[in-house]
Amino acid sequence: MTSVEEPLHPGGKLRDAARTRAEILDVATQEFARAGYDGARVDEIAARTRTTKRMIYYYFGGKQQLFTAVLERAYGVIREAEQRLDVEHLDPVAAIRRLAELTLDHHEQHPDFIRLVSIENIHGAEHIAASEKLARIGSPALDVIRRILTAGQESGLFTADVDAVDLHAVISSFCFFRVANRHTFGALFGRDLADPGRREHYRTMLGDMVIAYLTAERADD
Amino acid sequence: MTSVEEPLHPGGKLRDAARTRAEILDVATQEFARAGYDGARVDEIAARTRTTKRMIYYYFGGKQQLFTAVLERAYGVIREAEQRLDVEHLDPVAAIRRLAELTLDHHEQHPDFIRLVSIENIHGAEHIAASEKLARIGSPALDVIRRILTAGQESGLFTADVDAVDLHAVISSFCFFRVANRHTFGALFGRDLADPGRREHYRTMLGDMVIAYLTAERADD
DNA sequence: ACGCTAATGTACGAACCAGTACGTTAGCTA
DNA sequence: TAGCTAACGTACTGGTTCGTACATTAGCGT
Repeated sequence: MTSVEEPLHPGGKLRDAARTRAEILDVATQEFARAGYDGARVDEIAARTRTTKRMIYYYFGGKQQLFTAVLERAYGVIREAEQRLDVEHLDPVAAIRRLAELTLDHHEQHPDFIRLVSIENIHGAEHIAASEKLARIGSPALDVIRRILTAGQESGLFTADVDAVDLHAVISSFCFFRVANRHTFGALFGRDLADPGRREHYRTMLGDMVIAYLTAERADD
Repeated sequence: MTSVEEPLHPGGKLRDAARTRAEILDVATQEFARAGYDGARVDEIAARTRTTKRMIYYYFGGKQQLFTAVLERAYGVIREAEQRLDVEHLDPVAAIRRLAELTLDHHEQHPDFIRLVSIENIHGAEHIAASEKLARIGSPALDVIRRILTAGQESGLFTADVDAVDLHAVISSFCFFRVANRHTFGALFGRDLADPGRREHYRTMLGDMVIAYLTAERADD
């Protein structure tokens, strides 16, 4: 992410802590996403940087902390995007549909983030647990969902008494699966879920489903 | 899976190719699921077996082929379970709901399989691609969905014109996410999606959602 | 302009780990 | 029961990989 090829020495500076640090994070993100935590090579990260391995240890301390830093930044990017969500001016139905669509688009555009989350889960979320930063940050998207849901339920538009966290899980799960399991699903069922040509199809499908669920007539009560 | 502690020498035999092979697969499944492909240690697998590392290479050829064999068996178990699906005697609505519930239960009961699939996706499904066995096997669940869907659509019960593969993806995605992302989701949102105590809740929720989608009144056409 | 420190580079070590060379034996078969 | 082969064990190696000791310099502050 944000891996813009900067001029070699912005401002004529040969040494720039911030730039070096950021460059390491960029390359490390790609390498960890490419090969997993244990598959990633610190030497490889260093080689693809304009600095050396020494600097990775200088700035981050070790491979574990580097991965934690990568996760922190990746989650930061997502949270930032979520804060730019602007759907609450819409009616609840349109707002939820829009949110689902934006989530789908966002996941498709950030496959590295999806991979990092998969990897972190393989390791029991131990890096998240080790990070004060990540333990603290909430989820703006969750707040948005909470407000839309309340509005929809109070107005009687939404009949389902879902909870915001669960709805978030439902929307995320499909968007996540589509990108995370793209390869096995494609190999086994011959359909590339994450093909951009199918994006519109799945945007509609996910929106339809979530709305159908939220607005369905209740069988009882 | 099926890691029953057999007597040391069934039938008094000291050497038993089938048993040794199966034991290696059992332990390898756990080890790969525990640590990922690169994190898994061949020595560790050997140590937790009643045989030695030499045998792993004797029977499987190498780490890559061992992982492929582990995947093949894991998918085999799933397919076998899918073949035991018996829901087509139900009406389409009940059949789909049942299928969703069984998928949810099954995923919860096989976290190792979920982890293996996550790991295989990190590696671009290269082991599936390398396996003739896996390239050949279809999905009984998909056939079941196809038939139920056709019945439901022809009878007019199902209004959505979903395709079986997409519906399978939708159902799988939630069941998969619930187990695969249990740790990060739990750490970030404080809710353990895969807690058995919440199983009933999510069974109902998933069923409600899929049925709501399939039976919703169409806005147009 | 001078010195001090943050920033950087080089070269190396020690542990680890996949894979193998070589030797041995159980147990089926004739 | 003899012998043959599939099954098994030990001990080792060569390369890899995380991490660091040591040496160096850019560039800011005064």
